[in-house]
Amino acid sequence: MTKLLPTKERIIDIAGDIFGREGFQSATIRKIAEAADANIASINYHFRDKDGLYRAVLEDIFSRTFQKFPAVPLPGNPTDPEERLYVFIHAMFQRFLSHEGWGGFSGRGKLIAREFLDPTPAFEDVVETYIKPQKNILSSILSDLSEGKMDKDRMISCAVSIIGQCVYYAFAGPFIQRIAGNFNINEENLDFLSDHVFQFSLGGIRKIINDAIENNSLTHQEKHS
Amino acid sequence: MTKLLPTKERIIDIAGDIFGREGFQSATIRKIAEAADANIASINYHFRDKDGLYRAVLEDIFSRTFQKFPAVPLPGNPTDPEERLYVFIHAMFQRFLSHEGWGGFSGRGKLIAREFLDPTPAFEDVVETYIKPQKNILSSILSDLSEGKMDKDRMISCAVSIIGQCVYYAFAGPFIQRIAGNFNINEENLDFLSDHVFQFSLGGIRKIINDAIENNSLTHQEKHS
DNA sequence: AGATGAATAAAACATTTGTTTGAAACAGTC
DNA sequence: GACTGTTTCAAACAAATGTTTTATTCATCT
Repeated sequence: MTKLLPTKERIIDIAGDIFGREGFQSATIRKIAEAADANIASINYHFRDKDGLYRAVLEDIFSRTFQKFPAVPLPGNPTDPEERLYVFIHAMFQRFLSHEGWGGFSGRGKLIAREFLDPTPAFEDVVETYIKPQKNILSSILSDLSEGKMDKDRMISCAVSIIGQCVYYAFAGPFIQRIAGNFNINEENLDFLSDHVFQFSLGGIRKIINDAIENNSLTHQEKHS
Repeated sequence: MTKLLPTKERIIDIAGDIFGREGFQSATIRKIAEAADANIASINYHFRDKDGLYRAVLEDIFSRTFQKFPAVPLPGNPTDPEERLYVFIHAMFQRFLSHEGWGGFSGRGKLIAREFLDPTPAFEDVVETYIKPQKNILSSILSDLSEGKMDKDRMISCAVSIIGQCVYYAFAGPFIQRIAGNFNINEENLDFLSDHVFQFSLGGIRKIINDAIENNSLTHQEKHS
């Protein structure tokens, strides 16, 4: 058997798959070593221990994907807030679904989904470096869109609503398919999904803004009581 | 030490907590047995094996919560589709966040989140019994709202957008707090969250319908190219 | 060619963990 | 009060899994 990559990189590569599919606990270093065609001890040699390997995998996943689909807007990107919102959503789906990104749920995506549930110490660093900048970008877009007509809580709520859609589409793919029959969520309809989430969110944001203008304190029940 | 419940129920109760917090693998039967003040062997005695215990816990969680917050609309519930949408969303948040439901992310909610990632055979039954009816209810609401002006794919997309928001709010609670500072997601602001998701989604749905009417085939890029 | 340090290999080690066993305690019945 | 079936308990068992050890191979430089 030919080994195209040096052992260390081969291990990181395979480990990403296996950690993703099976989770940290179930992914034994023996499985990883065998799949990477490497010796068990070489994992400890290169990464100190299983935790060290996982840390390396996580860092690798984020650094590569955010290099490919950067968080910082490129020069020449649109300045119109609506356009920027579309670009933001589209980039998010690219990272989640595209082959060059996390390859959807069945690939690395699952590993990241797990980090949402049980963040490891390694994920803390990732949040600071890669995810928090995203939050600032979205905040500025929403701020421009609302022109000061939304309070902070509503703005956060809208941000969560937008992110929530993307994340759910990306992570609950197999589940959605199980419930909704032939509704495919993968790289091929990345554009359709981006477009839907964009239009849906735009409608939602506008409604929240309008409601805030005409009546910014009453809840649904109060209005109908 | 006094034991308020018989051993079997005490084990199910505690096991829900521990499975939720630590996941199936990390939740050892020794931890569970100790926390439930029961012998290790009694778990195997009552539930055959660890899988059997997990199955019992899952069934218990869903049956109790859906009995408390049923999926089937009660007689006397509103017939107006917008009102029905609000009720649907509110019930979902109740199940997710309320103490009598899954108690939010830190409680049983996490266990269910895990099932989205790695469905166990036991979850298949739960999907059929408890979750699929939900899908039919939401479908009928969206169908009434759109009055035949949305195709099937758009309707599913809207459904996913709505569910996605609720699920993300419920499951990513700690994560959101980490990113967005003091934005609390728990039982106390259940009404605020329901109201936001309702308004946001209503705006989104209306926009999707309008777009579908005036131009039901072009994507965002095509429209702007 | 020889020396040096990095990388790999096979085996052994120490723990953890799900499960089983056989005896003891308990509850209800005749 | 003896009998029977159920439940609990402590201990043992067997398999798995992360880690370490020791030896060997490989590459690089002098």
